[in-house]
Amino acid sequence: MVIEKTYTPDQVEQKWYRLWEEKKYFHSSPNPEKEPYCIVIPPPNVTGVLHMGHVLNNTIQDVLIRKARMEGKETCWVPGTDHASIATEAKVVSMLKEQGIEKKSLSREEFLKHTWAWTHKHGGIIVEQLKRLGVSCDWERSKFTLDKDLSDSVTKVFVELYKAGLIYRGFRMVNWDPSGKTAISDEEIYYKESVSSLYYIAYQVIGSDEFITIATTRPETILGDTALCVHPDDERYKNFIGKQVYVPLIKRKIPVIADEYVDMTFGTGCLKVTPAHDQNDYRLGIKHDLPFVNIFNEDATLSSEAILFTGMERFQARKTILKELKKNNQLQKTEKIKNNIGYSERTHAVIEPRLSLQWFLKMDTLAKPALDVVEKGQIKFHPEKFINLYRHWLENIHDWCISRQLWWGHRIPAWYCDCEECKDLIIVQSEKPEKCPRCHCTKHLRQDEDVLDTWFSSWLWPITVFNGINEPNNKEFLYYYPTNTLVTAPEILFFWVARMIMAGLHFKENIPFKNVYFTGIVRDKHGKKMSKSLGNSPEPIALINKYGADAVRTGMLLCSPAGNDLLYDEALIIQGRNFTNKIWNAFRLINGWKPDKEIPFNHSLALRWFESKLNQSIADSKTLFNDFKISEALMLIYKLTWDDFCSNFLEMIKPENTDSIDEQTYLKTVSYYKSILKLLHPFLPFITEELWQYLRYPEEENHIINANFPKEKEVDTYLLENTEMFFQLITTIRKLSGGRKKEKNSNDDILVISNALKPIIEPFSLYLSKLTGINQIKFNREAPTLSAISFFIKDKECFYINPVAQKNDDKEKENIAKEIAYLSGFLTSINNKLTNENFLHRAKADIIEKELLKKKDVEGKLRILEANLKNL
RNA sequence: GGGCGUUUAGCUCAGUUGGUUCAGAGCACUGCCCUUACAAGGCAGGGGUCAAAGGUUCGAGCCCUUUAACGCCCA
Repeated sequence: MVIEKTYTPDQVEQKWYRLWEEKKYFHSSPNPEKEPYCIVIPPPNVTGVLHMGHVLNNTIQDVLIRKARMEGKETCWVPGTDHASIATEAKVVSMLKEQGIEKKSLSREEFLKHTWAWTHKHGGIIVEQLKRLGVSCDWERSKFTLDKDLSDSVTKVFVELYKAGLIYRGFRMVNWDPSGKTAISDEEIYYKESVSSLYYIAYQVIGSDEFITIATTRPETILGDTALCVHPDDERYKNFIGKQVYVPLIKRKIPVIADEYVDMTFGTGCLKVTPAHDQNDYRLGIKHDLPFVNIFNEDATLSSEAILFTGMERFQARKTILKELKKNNQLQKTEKIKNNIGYSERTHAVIEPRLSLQWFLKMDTLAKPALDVVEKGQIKFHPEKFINLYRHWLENIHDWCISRQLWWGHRIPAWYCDCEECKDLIIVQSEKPEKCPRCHCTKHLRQDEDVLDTWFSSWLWPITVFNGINEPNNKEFLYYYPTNTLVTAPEILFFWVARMIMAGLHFKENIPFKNVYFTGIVRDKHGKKMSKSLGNSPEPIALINKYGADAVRTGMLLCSPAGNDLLYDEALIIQGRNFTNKIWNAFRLINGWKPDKEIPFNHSLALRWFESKLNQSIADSKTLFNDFKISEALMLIYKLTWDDFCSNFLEMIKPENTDSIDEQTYLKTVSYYKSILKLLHPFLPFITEELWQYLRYPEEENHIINANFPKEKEVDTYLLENTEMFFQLITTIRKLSGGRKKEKNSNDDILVISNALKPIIEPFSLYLSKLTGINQIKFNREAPTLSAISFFIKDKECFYINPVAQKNDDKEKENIAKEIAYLSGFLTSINNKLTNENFLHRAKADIIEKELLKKKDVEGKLRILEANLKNL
């Protein structure tokens, strides 16, 4: 069998994924014998495609799941997708438009038919893409937020909350998306700084020739003005408070009011108040009891309440109004200013604050318990710092606007009777009422047109994936809930994580998950957030094709500490690819060896050292995993593999000029390598599975995916320390010999090692010559008579004699002088401490002890160095 | 304007309850090597006044105060 010089992932990955699926290794069912370990996926948009954020997020979940599986837990990762009402509906609307079909021309049923068709066509894409990444989701459990049981749960919960008085209907200023014709949440808006014009417009004071000038960026909204407002302390306007002015063009009479809210330094210090079309003005309107004039239709064309320009589009209306104002001499001047304009994340239309009738969920009673469980540590955030953000939000929470003016989603289970006497009646229940409970008519019943915010189904996700609302005591729910870990982005801390916690506590009196791991946002290397519109996001599948899924996973994880943003660079993936190649070649080396019983065993020391190193790494990685320091855990195992196993251990035991190796060393080496493969499997599932197949014994698990994760065993720390010293010696010699190794003259090189180090270094003699090419090692108390370069291992002086390399006295003098300077400084700092009365009185005894010891060592070293310097 | 967070090597980040002159990792960089596992590699090396100032302490990257820059959230 020929094994390629470099690892080629493509066939390997497809082959193993198919096999894992066939063998149902990802499937889980409740098993009381085993401890459950469950993760629910943050459901991606059903019509979405995989981006780098998904790659990072799902890799982390897969690492946690695969590790838990190998640790023998009943592991269940529930996948699924989200119906994403606004995003999906917007996509379908624009698709229909391309076909020449207007949404308005379709009935609700017809439109939903198109949307389902679209969903079925695109719904599978992201799932298939995730599979390429190697994620081990239990695909049989896949859920969709519009599945019947999930939809029923949403309705049930809505009715329940309404009956409990937590859901109500009311007028609110909402963020209106005129293109989607729906309200959207604050979180669905993005702001862009732009240069706008600030227009100075004069309002005539009634009963005088005087004018008051205001400044606004939105002159079209003057048609909705119901007051002017100034600061009560503003001398310029004091006289006008209580008087009335005319709204330009329409000559509506409005009052001049005073409020401390006004910023005297901005514009003219006089504010026009449009309560129906601005968040701040809305508050002023409520406070001062002003009328609300709604000048916009749903699509942001001017309504009949605007009086002028009815039906005109808002930006056109702005131009027209400015022209009119100019004609009247009421437009005094125009300035450029920078301001932030909000856009809809879904349709990219400019957001219009708008007063509308919406459904709300009261938050205050839900918020308190949700805060408690996090503050008391029942739910742990990783990293912890997000608690502050979470607390701040929950303590300043607003009621949740849960209605959306869309068709795609869960329709609100509320009915109205349109007959004269029942007009104000609201009926909320799961099923359509047969007749009106008040007038008993059947004709006038009409269901609310709106659907619920998508998050109103997502917040139940950890419950509804196990059907925990409809069948509260079913076996699956009781076994898997609460789930263990949620992996998500801090961006959705509020509108998803917090609300899931509220839902869990409210409906189940139990938290939905025990840990929340926040990943960072994937940015490009200049720090810009990746997005399709910027075109700075690589195509993950192309990367997987090019470098392999293992490489992509490793590259993404290596540089993504929890909660920190990740600056993506293809170099990261290349680092991952190089690592897979390193693993591959370590295998090639070992695989080429021929175990031979005739060869005597002499690698006991190397084996014992590596075994300790391995066990220590297992223990350390466990600690890191417990703290959710996943990228650090990967780095630890990366270094164990590359530095300790490949660079040091394999070089120590590698047979020279032959393929034959003693059997005991061979068997141990293979077993260490297999432990490393197991440690690596959660991160690099494919290559480890492939190599496992070459190396596993018949009595071992068929597939590494199910193999036992290595457990920590005894660590010989003394041996680890000694070996560190030995490696330090190796490095020093390599440096001194200028990289000369195993040259023909190497037998002339002599190493003289302090007698004090004999018990430590002597056992390594074999490896010393193997790794440096030096065969002559002497142990001595005194300096050699030949000219020699001296160096220290710990604080013991050793010598290197190399007759070939020119000894450079000047350079050595320089080096010694440097060393002396450093050590003298060190000594001074120690002496400063030891002569400080306060230090002696207040420092702990063991600290003082240490200082004394340091002093002794440094003084000894200095004596030797100074003597050396003299001898040169 | 209010709140939160960040600032450590060229880049991305570790630095646990203050206690070796504590400043560390990976990548990048430099030099030398195509040595029979791997040039997607080996060996070695350089690089930081821990944002600034002050304070607490015998002792501060770590604790406190102020300042600056950047980021996020709310208004």
